[in-house]
Amino acid sequence: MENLENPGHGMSAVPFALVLGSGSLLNQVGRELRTAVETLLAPFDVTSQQAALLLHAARQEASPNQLAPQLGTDTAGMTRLLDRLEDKGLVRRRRHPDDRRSVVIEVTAAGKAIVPRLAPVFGKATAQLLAGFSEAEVRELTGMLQRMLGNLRGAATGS
Amino acid sequence: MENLENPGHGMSAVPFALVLGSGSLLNQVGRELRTAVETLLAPFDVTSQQAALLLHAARQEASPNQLAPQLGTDTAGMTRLLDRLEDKGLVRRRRHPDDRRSVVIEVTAAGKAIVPRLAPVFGKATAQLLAGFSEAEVRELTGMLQRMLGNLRGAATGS
DNA sequence: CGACTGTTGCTGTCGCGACAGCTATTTGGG
DNA sequence: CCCAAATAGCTGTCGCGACAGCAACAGTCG
Repeated sequence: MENLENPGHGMSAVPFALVLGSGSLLNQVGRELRTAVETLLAPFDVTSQQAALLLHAARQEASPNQLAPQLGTDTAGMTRLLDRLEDKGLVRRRRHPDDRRSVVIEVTAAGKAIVPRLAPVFGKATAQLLAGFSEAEVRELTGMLQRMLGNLRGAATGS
Repeated sequence: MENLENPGHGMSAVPFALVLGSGSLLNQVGRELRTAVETLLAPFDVTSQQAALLLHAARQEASPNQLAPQLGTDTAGMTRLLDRLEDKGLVRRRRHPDDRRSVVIEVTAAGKAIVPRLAPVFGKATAQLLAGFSEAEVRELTGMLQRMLGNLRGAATGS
């Protein structure tokens, strides 16, 4: 496992397929996955981000600040995501009564109407993505992804 | 493995971690990887895309049309990527002598100067990403990613 | 020759992630 | 009590991926 930390074992040719820019295999799968989800989502006129937010927000009212990390964005991204969802009438912003800095995301009736149809889409996409994978493989894959995440975040402990 | 195709086994709570929007685990790892690469790339004032293009173009002069898929973008994205690289003076556009529609990407002296220092960055990022992974695991991971890619594309036309 | 078709690249528009800077509000210390 | 720091959200800017539409050019066929 350590030879990976040593750049001299065979990674010099075109070894970076896993890592090269956003054309990397990792990013490629991620992007195509998103595309696939959004194709399934097209009838509802929402993107995968918007659908994800709706699913989270419908389950429990929360503040943008709380949802941001779960959606893989920051508060700035949340602001504009909420703008778009408000434009579509799927969500409304309310001020938190006890803390007027905070916003409570409220799913409108129109939003609630489509939420139940959104969840199956993710199930379908998951099924497509993982077709032919055993449960053990999925577990392994998930574990590897989490280890990589840890390496990227915490590996700083070593460097 | 088949229950994955059946949405009724336990995926209703927060099962979509692998798949949910661009906050999905897959996209998260991809994004953080890109961030990590770009942190290492900061001294050179290029993004991971730009570095990837430089590496490809320096190895062999090519047209935007050819590089686009390798960089995970399309010709429109290439146009603007090249605009930015031209602004930085790292690349120049030339018309192909035999086909005046085509553009040949030429890496300038300034570009050639930094290219040799770009490659190690990807090696370093790879090492960080895969710290603690055995070669077998890397192979397995790569295989799974490719299978997923095939699943998403329709597997029919293959790769 | 001139129209037809396909390719190549450019431009516009939208959605999104990252960062920096700003305002309003809350909170805690003096 | 008032002021400073922290917190929540908004706005601007940049880079990037996807799509649609356009113009220029190449090769083909009538």
